[in-house]
Amino acid sequence: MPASKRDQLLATAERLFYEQGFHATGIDRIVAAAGVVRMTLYNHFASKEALVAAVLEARHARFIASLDAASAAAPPGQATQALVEAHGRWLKRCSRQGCIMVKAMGEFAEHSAEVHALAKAAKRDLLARLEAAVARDGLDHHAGLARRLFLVLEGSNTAVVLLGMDAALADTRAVADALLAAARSETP
Amino acid sequence: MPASKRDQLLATAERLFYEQGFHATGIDRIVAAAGVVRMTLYNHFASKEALVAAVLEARHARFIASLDAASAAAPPGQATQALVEAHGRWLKRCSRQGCIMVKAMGEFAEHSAEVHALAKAAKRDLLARLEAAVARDGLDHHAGLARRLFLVLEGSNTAVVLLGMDAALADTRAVADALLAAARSETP
DNA sequence: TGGTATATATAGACCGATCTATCTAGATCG
DNA sequence: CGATCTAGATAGATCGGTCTATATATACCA
Repeated sequence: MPASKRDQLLATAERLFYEQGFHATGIDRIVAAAGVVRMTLYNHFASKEALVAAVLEARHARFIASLDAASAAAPPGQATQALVEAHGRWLKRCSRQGCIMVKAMGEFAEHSAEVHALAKAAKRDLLARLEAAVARDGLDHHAGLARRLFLVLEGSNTAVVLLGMDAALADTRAVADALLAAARSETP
Repeated sequence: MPASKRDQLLATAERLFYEQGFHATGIDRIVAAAGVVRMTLYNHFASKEALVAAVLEARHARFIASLDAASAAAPPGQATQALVEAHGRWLKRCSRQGCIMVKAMGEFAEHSAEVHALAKAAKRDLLARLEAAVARDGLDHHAGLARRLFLVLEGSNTAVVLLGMDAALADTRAVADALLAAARSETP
């Protein structure tokens, strides 16, 4: 069965927004690429801003689901590493040109409080996952470890573009491992 | 003496591009905010794209100058830390809402090869500075250290927005220190 | 000192293209 | 029947960019 028009619009808009930018991508290009007429878009989404929000929400839901699956399947004491690995797989599969939430925050900071808040909330969700994993691994005595890992994962978003996928992922893993090793050796 | 019209335009455009985004900021708003007439802009810059490029070049020159000053003034063996600190001061002074080069790469990846290459070159300049400092500090036996520090500094660009300035800078310093300590302890 | 070239800025009309968004009327299909 | 989609016209605003004509200031030279 073919995807619904709404899903076609979401997928197409996500791709175009991600590759070309939000403001630089017009409604007409989205509907043309989705093989749909303009009114169909406005039938499903109240405005371009609402479409942007829906795109970000759907993408973030997929991202969080893959993180949660990875950390749930992780052996005891390795939830944090599993998150780092899952983040790397996400970059490889869906995010080779930088983080779409970062792009959205840059373009909508003074343009749409809703979109900006949504992107920020997505980042807070990632941080919360790291905090939960660190706690589950018994490392939460080391205050700020989750925040530091978060910083590293954010760095890897950009590093992918500038160092290439493989080098960026290897460096990310190396830095994360160093932080984890230091945290583990502090309170054995 | 007042700044030249060209400098007023550069400063105003930099602020608006950074705060509002590149595509979302129209020529009319820039000239109005700069207190200048439209033709004055096109007298100094061939196009909006050329203005964007000039803004990025000027900003990057200031950034690199402050990095080079810091690393030149650093005591022997501490050039790398000096770079990390200088990067932090730059964030505090000029980059509280994310890195303008990252934003430019996001908006111009498929829109202007010139702007995209310029932003990418700026990042490579930072990486080159880190590599030089690591070598000067006698740590270049540790392959990839500069790249890992680069990844951390990229992370701090985004972390500033999401964790706040002080927490982000403290975390950045902590991660960088951990990497440097590990590198130093490997080959004493 | 007076006069003039040159460069720079102003004011504002103007262009075609594109933008988001709306409306109506007909087609398709469960 | 009712919901969804198509087709296409339309709206008004804004976009980047060009044009002409006028004004101002500085620099050079007689």
